[in-house]
Parts: sequence; C-alpha cells; structure tokens
Amino acid sequence: MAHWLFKSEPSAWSFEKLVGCGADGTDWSGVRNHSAKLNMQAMRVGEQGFFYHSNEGKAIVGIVEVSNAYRPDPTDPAGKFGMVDIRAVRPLPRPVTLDAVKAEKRLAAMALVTNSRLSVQPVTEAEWALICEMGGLWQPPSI
DNA sequence: GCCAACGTTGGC
DNA sequence: GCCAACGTTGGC
Repeated sequence: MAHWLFKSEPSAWSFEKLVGCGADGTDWSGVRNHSAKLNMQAMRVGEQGFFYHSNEGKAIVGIVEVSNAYRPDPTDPAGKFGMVDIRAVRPLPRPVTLDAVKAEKRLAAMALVTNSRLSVQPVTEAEWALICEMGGLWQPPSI
C-alpha cells in the first residue's frame, strides 16, 4: 500500500472541513498538474496519506484515506485532468510542522522539501512511519 | 507583500 | 519544437 500527501491552503479547504464531510469524504477536484495527476492515478481505494496545510500553519495535520478511485474531474472543461475522493481518518495528535520536517535529516528527500509546489505527492514507507511517530501516532514494533 | 521556482501558454 | 513571457504557488 502506497502512501501520499495532499496539500491545501486551510483558507481554501482545511482538514477540519474534510472531517466535516464524514465517511464519504469529498472529491479532490481542481488539481491541474500532471505530476499530481499521475500520483492520483496510481492511488488505490483504501490507501492512506497525510494532509498538509500550506501557507497557514505549514504543518502535516492529519491522516486521510482514498475513498474513491481516479476518474474524470468534472470541473476540467478540457477533460484532461481527473480526481480521487478522500476522507479524513484522524488528526495527528501533534501536527508535524514544515520546520520539523526540514530539521529531520531522514526527511531531506521528501517531496514536501524538494518539490514544495507539488500539491499531491508520494510518501515513502520510511517517511510515513517516521512522520506518524513524530506526529504522536502509535507505531507497531518492527520485527 | 515579496519573490523564487515552477508550469503553462503562445509566438515564431 | 523551442523558448520567452506570463501566471500561480507557497515559503519567507
């Protein structure tokens, strides 16, 4: 199961607002970037990702889950771009700030650091586990 | 609010 | 198909 990161300005769409959408979540329409599109096409229902607040807060604030597979985005008149649905899973007990990500050497290769403008990003398993831990989520002991 | 980085557009 | 101009994003 791959992991992802979704980015949004909280003034446009916040994690709290996504929580308010309940179990069905909402469609993540409006993405107009080809790298982000490829990432969404690779997503499978049930895969989880982080939710990052850009500009205000600048922190990973919660866990989300893909609740509907990639399909055309009705808000794109050209029909070139698509979307998935995501729903909120849980907030991070302790949001992981961009400063904290940048201060952690093991996260230096994260897309959030190296390609900060990409709105839908892949997250490696190592990055996922480390940020969950930094965010205060319990982690199963490794074998 | 500034500006660097990046993606997109459009003229040639 | 190149590349300059432009618009947008997002950190600072």
